[in-house]
Amino acid sequence: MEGISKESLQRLPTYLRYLNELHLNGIESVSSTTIADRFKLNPVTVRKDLAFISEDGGKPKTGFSVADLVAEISEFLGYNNTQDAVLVGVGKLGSALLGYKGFSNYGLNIVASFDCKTDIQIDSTKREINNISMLPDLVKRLGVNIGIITVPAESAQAVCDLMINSGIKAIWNFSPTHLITPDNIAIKNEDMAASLAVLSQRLTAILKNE
Amino acid sequence: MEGISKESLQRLPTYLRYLNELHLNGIESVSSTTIADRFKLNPVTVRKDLAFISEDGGKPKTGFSVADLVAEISEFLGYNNTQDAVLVGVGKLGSALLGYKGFSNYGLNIVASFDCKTDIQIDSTKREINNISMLPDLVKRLGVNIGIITVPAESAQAVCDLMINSGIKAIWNFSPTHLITPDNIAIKNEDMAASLAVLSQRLTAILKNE
DNA sequence: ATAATATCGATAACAAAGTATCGATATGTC
DNA sequence: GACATATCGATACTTTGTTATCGATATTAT
Repeated sequence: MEGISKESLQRLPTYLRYLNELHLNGIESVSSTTIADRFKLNPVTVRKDLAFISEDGGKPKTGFSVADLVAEISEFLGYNNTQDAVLVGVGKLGSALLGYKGFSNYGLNIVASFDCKTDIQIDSTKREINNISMLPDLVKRLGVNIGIITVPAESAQAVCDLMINSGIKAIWNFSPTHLITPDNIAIKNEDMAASLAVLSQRLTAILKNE
Repeated sequence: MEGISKESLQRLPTYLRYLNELHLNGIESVSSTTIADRFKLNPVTVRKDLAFISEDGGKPKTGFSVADLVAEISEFLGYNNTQDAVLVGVGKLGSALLGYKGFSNYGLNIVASFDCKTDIQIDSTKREINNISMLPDLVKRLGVNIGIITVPAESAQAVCDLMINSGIKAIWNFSPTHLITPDNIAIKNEDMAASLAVLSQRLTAILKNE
């Protein structure tokens, strides 16, 4: 069987949130049509997505078992075995990510944070901030695979290189740069400018039509 | 001519950043191959992207004029005529976005911020935070088109509805929910869970190969 | 001048993702 | 029990995006 498509993969967490809601409300089954309506998708798209991760599939007339889907998507996305991560750059955005409780639901656990200035105070969570020089040792010692970069653009590539040299295998980059990485490293550039470009183009189209 | 593809559109800001660098370094022309190498793309992809926005196109042997491309991409992305936006939810993430200087480069100007608790203090920037009840009037008065949502998931849909009723036409949603919006509203859900799903799937693939 | 080469744009082939169609099958109604 | 219906999965088709190919053209070197 082929791997799941990138697009499908990105829809799964969305489905899961919705299915969890249904589950909480005691709803036991759901059809692809219902899910599709919720997210303005084509029912066939939803069925194909679910076909990848669902063991038993859906039943005619009734649809899919909500409980089964919740279990299967969670498992598929790896939400059951948590991955450790380190974060570098405890500015505003970094603090925001550190303070975000939701990551635990997504199987992500930020075990340590780093900065070059170590005198920063995180008000609420009061986690310790380590000096960046401590990163390689800690990453090696704990076998951390994921690095989150929330430093300014100027220092992002240097941090990235340091992470890779320390054994990090996946990098989630929130700085406004496209990092250069070897092929055996997973990288996700979270590009605000790209998102904004899509949004404002749609806005322009809408304004033109009115 | 057809509109630009979503994928191309998202690559343009990346190109622009790179081209600005080249420009600063006094480099006057660049080939599609060079750009492609920088971002691990196919040169043909780059040429097609640039064909959409470039008036004169590139010259054989030398490539494209850096200065021309910078001007044309900036113009195409609307970076020259700034759009006003309002932000609702001045928690950590909201403050981070409010404090981010880079948006001005992307033609985005956050003119006001709102929260239900109005006693929050933003340390550095010291902008005023308005009560959410002031939003409709301000949006109508200034004719603001863009709304940024950085509230918790529970209140996101309510904020969204309020924005739309006030005349907002484009919504940039950072809360972990997929908002329901009518078709004449531009919406961009910034879904961390989806990004993370892509990253960790690639990580898994890499770990498997080693 | 001539030749070699890097690059372009255009066209065509290919790949990936989304959508439509259709027969099969549970469920509920008459 | 027969019939209508919502839904499924499979297959085929369409659209969108990427990659390969190729002739044309500036630039540089001989």
